[in-house]
Amino acid sequence: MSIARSRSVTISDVAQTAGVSRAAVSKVIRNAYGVSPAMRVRVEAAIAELGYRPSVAARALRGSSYRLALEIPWVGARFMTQIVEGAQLAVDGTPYQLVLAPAEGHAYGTLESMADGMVDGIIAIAPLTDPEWLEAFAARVPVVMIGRHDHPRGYDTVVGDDVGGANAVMDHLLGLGHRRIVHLTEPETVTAPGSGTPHSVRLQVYRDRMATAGLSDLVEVVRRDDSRAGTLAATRELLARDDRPTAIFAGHDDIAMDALAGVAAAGLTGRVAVTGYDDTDLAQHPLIDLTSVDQQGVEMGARAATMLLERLQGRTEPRRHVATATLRVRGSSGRVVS
Amino acid sequence: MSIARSRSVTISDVAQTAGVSRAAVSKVIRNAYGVSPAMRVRVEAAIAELGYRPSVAARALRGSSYRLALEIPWVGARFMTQIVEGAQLAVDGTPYQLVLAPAEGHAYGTLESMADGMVDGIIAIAPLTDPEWLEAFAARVPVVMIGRHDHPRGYDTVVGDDVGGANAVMDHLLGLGHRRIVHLTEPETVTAPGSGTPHSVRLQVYRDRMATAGLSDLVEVVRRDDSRAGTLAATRELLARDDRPTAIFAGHDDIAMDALAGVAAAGLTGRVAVTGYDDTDLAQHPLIDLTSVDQQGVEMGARAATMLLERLQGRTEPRRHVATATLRVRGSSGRVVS
DNA sequence: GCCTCACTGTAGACCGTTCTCCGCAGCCCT
DNA sequence: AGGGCTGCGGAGAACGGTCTACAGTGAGGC
Repeated sequence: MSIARSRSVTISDVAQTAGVSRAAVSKVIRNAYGVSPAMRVRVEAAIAELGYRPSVAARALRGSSYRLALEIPWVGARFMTQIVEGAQLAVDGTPYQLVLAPAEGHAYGTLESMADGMVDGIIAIAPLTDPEWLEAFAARVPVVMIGRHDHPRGYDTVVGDDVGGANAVMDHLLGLGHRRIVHLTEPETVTAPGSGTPHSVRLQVYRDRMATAGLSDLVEVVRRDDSRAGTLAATRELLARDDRPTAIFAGHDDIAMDALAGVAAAGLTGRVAVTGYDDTDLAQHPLIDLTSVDQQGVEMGARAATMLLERLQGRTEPRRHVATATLRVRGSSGRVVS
Repeated sequence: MSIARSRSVTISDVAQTAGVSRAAVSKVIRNAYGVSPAMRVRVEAAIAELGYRPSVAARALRGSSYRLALEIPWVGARFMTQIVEGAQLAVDGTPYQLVLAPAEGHAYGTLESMADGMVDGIIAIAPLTDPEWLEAFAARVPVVMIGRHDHPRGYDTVVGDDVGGANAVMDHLLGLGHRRIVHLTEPETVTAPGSGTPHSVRLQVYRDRMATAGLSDLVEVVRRDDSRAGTLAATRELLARDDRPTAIFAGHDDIAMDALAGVAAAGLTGRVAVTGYDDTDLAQHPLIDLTSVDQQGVEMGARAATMLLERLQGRTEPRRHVATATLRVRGSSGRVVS
């Protein structure tokens, strides 16, 4: 038995087997113009016989890699599942392959790394990225950003209707008679006013609605800790007070899970309303039964991918898709304030 | 203002700016032998000045891409979060970048696609892949498989102690006095006897333990449906029977979530014991409080990545890591059978 | 019978790296 | 002084595709 290194089969091997030029083989696999039926048959037979697969690296060097990157801040975030599912759906049936790029810490490194010739385009969820930097980046590689409220020139955006969604939450809670409503959200960096992140918008709506309801002095914003323990502690402390909140408006479902854990730890399950955002599969689970805002994550992912594909077709003017937000009322907020 | 296409800066530009050859620049960025301190300084200055970044495609064509792929069956699976986190940890600090490849349907296409020159090595979670095919595949690109009980020649494996874990679950449930224990698991394809998948092993242990406990005629295996609704219906039907099970041993935590939903829908919450597997973050949530088996997912991911890095260093003999399995008893199974 | 033209297929440059030689100094050793 | 050796840097061939130009060929128009 030969220890022969299994050197992979190249386009030259196929060309030789089929008795044609490399260029001809290239044309066939790219479905390019100028191929006779007879040649196509012969080349395809040779490809099948040899089990030839084009090298992505070689392709990418001159043409395209047929890979799209989807950069995600953290794989564990439930919302990501929806985005990924949608993007995958949109990419299915095209020659493109979706790869996920988890960003460790800041997204810049990951984004640049992806752009270094490995992918033809990038979908990114990176709320904290500097707009100027992004514009420059998007000049180099096609980009679609998810969850940004800015109006860029060089890339597309897909974003939820955070104003509508947050208002729906506040409508709901205020309508139930809640006054001590606390907003549990991401750390300050993610919610800086005017930063255009979804969470900054939701926070602003919270403040506004509290103000117009005459509840300005009851406004309370609690930041989520990166550690679950920290968030839990903050929540417990909050709930230990005499004037404890009767409702918690959480920035998204994962945060809401922490809130629910805190409420449970304080022995107050069912006595403090909790709402989430994103309507993840967890929210629908009977043991969680979380009121949440459905912003069509799957649709968002699909739209983002579709937009990116359009850009790869040549479109350059920026486009923007705003997903509708719909409140899904469930048990976690269902009890009217006693 | 120039509409100049921002052609990215190449190694030639750097070489020209620094007044050296391309080969010299290449040596510097690869930290290769044969570089004087003086030249290094000049080259690095030029790199910084021009903002040069090596093209991954060009690198991959000749050398390596410095990318590792982690193929995952479904992004939504909670267990994946642990694996990814661990792998990322192990890769941090190395020149390698981790990319995630979601497999749509069968893994073969995704794996081949990744191997087509885009990555230097592959970590895969693909229980259903044919061993022979895998051996051939692994001859082409370094591979580490997660969750396979076979003993391959050409690739490494990281697997949990499914025998120990499943036995711990059965010990626990039998010890609590349960007799009508049903096993809720994946579809048959994933649990075929002798297939070596974790779920086939857990199933076998379940059967064996039921048999040795003299409960052979109470053995009941329910298959999970891909659709949540289907699983829910099956569970409800199960629980509607007169001789309904008093305990459900679920194949993993996501399945256990379905089981809990079914139990809740039947109005039996707290009266049917449910156990999961993987000890995901959900299991630890107070509202779920799921007894589960901790098989150190993070450690498994890290070990897989480390093994792959070793292979890239030149190791060829196959290695195998078996993660210990520890039962974490929580409320979902805590009540002794009445 | 000649010119044009559409259709096929090929030759060969090119993409941006890596990597294997190879040359050139300068130094030490005999 | 001649002959290695060592340390540094460069030339140039890969790598496996894509793509632009161009050559050949037969048909159709005049």
